[in-house]
Amino acid sequence: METATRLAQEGTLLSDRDTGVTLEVHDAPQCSAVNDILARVGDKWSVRVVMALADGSLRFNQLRRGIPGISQRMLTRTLRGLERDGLVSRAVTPSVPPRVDYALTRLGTSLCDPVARLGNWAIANIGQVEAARAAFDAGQDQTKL
Amino acid sequence: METATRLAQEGTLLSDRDTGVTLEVHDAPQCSAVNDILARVGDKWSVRVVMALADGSLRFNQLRRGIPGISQRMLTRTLRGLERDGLVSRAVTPSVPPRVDYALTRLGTSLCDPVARLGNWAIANIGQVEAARAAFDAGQDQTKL
DNA sequence: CTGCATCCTCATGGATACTG
DNA sequence: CAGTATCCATGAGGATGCAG
Repeated sequence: METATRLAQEGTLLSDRDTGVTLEVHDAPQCSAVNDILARVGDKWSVRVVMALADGSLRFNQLRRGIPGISQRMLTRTLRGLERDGLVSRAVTPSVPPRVDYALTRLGTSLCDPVARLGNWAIANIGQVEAARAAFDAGQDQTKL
Repeated sequence: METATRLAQEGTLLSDRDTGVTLEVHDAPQCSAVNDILARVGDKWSVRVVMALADGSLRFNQLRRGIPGISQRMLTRTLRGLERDGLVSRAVTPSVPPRVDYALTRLGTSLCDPVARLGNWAIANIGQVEAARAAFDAGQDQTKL
């Protein structure tokens, strides 16, 4: 009933009553696109792999050694995913032993920029985030004291 | 431990025979920072919540209606996480019924920029990604007919 | 060297019911 | 209205073994 009168300041936002219809500021297709990319980039290893390949193509085990902690399975799966999305190319040299080179595609390279910006933000603000976490956790504990 | 791993890995690379590829290793603290932020931003709902709050503060159920598909549980959990990380502030008005307003903090607002850039990349390139996926999947299905 | 298959564990997240 | 608690399905991800 009282609803969001203060939200009217945004203008483009709702002026709802109890209709339940609220902000549609974000287009649905855009949201799913962002979510889609985020699902790829947000998993545990994709960004590491992309960043490792930013300096040039690498072979499977070079990549593996270059990304401490990744398992063989996960490296394979991550590379497949990136390849499927057109971000990484895979070049097989049918020799013995076989040689497979991975490299960023043009699309993959173009992804590096926004990801790097996010990375820079992370590096610049991780301190504040960790401080906030510590403060929050301390505040939670105080309820018990 | 990671340092030892890095040194061992670099040594291995140097003794690698025909690669001459210099693997530029990224600093461990930076990597974990990026990974850390990515874990927060990369989950299913955090970005949506942040983007919904980018236009101004919202109450719980406004947020809920503004983010189609999110469950009450997930909205609560996501907001707690964002609050803990200092990205979102929570203001309780002890009335009947209770009123809780969520808003981006300064830190949260600053995150909007890099995230928006990533979002723009997603919107601009989702077509290429989906095309690559279709092509990849088509190639996988081809069992020599 | 590259990479698939299998097994197993655990975190994520959805549905539902209940509380203040 | 805002939030918690519980149950449950799914899948991410690690360890290991095998194959081309």
